[in-house]
Amino acid sequence: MTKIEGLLIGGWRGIPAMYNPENLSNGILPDSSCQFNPSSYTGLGYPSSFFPIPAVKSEYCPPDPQGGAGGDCSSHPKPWNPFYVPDQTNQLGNAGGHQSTYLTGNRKPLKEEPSQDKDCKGGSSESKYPPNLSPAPYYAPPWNPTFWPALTASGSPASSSATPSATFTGIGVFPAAHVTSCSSVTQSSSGVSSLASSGSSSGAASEGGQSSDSGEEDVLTTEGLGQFAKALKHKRITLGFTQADVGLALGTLYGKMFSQTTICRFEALQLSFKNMCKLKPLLQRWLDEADNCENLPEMCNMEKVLAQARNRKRRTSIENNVKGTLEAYYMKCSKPGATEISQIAEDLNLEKDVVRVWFCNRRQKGKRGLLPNMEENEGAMYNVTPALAPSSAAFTLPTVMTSQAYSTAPLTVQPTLYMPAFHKSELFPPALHPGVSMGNQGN
DNA sequence: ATGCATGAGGG
DNA sequence: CCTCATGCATA
Repeated sequence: MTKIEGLLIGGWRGIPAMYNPENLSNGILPDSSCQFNPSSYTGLGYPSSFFPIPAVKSEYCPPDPQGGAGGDCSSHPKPWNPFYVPDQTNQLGNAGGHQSTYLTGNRKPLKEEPSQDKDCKGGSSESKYPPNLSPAPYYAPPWNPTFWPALTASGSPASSSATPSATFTGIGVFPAAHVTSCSSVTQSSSGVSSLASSGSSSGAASEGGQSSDSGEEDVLTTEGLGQFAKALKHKRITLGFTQADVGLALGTLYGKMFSQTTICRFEALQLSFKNMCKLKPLLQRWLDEADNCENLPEMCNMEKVLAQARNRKRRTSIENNVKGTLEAYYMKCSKPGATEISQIAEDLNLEKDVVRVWFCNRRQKGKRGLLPNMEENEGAMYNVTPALAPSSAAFTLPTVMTSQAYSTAPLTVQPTLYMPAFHKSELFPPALHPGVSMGNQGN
């Protein structure tokens, strides 16, 4: 009985009125305390194992996941913040259940087409990436998180109300739309592609080419963005705002709000270059505002926006060992076809869709430079035991022990290391180590 | 800070 | 179905 309740409340489908659309404020960060305790991981063998997967053992020692990251939350500067709006959240906890995926599959038709195999199939797991990657000349390879170059907060060009559009040099975003009014910021994710114009073709992303690089951060280069990100973070923290606050403020300023997640990723440079460029002007504006009128508490106080109380599927939490297995599959083929996905799903007792999404996200993550890419040298990094490498079967996993690949598997190589090599398009070069020093706001 | 999910846009 | 931008929920 209770279960049912739980499902209704926390579930993703039956939350009629219960679901408080204001959960938006949810992003305001409940407290983001740093109680991240990795030691709670417990991977247990999953039921059936279709493949000869020696069930990754789950007893690897709790590494220090991202240690630094969570760790440095020690200092919580919040308290003194004068503008801070305590208005936060009232999230009704999600009901009980967790862990296992919900069931029901009527979310999507999920057509069962045997579709042709895409990249990997048969034995050749060629995971060549689509030629989609335009030889984008921009962004320099090494993403050096150097300390901030002072950057007198507010890179704004003198005019506090400068139109952000003036900020970039070659971006197609906000063509002439400028931003006088809030709400026309619609993202035209397409036009942005041209932002490479100022492209710093290789190494030192620098001068845009034409009007020369007057400023030192007018140009949207990785460097410039990196500095900007730091400046932003600094300012934000100084003023005592959380990432969520900033996201809300953007909503007030532009009518387009962002979540804490996005702001966080921006600061951590974990967005694609294109995306970073798109968001920069908005945040620039915020910086300016913050500089001028030091009290923009109202901005953050912004009323919740009608949340699209659409039912969201409850987040599936994949056990670590299963994750490891998926990772292993990924190593063999980053782009499994429908059939493969089905099989993997069956084997792991996961929903086909969950598996599909996992792969999508995995690919996306891989592109962010967070992981050693594997586009062509699959698995290499993961130290797959050389002894077993069937590769004959479409998906026979080696004894990869990637249980939780991102932490501290018994591997020699830490997949979390950033490779200097990030090739193609608009992705960011290896960002900072996730757990390096990204104190949320506690920093 | 990050894992899983959604949805728009493109084939 | 994929990529990509984004966000809820969670560790």
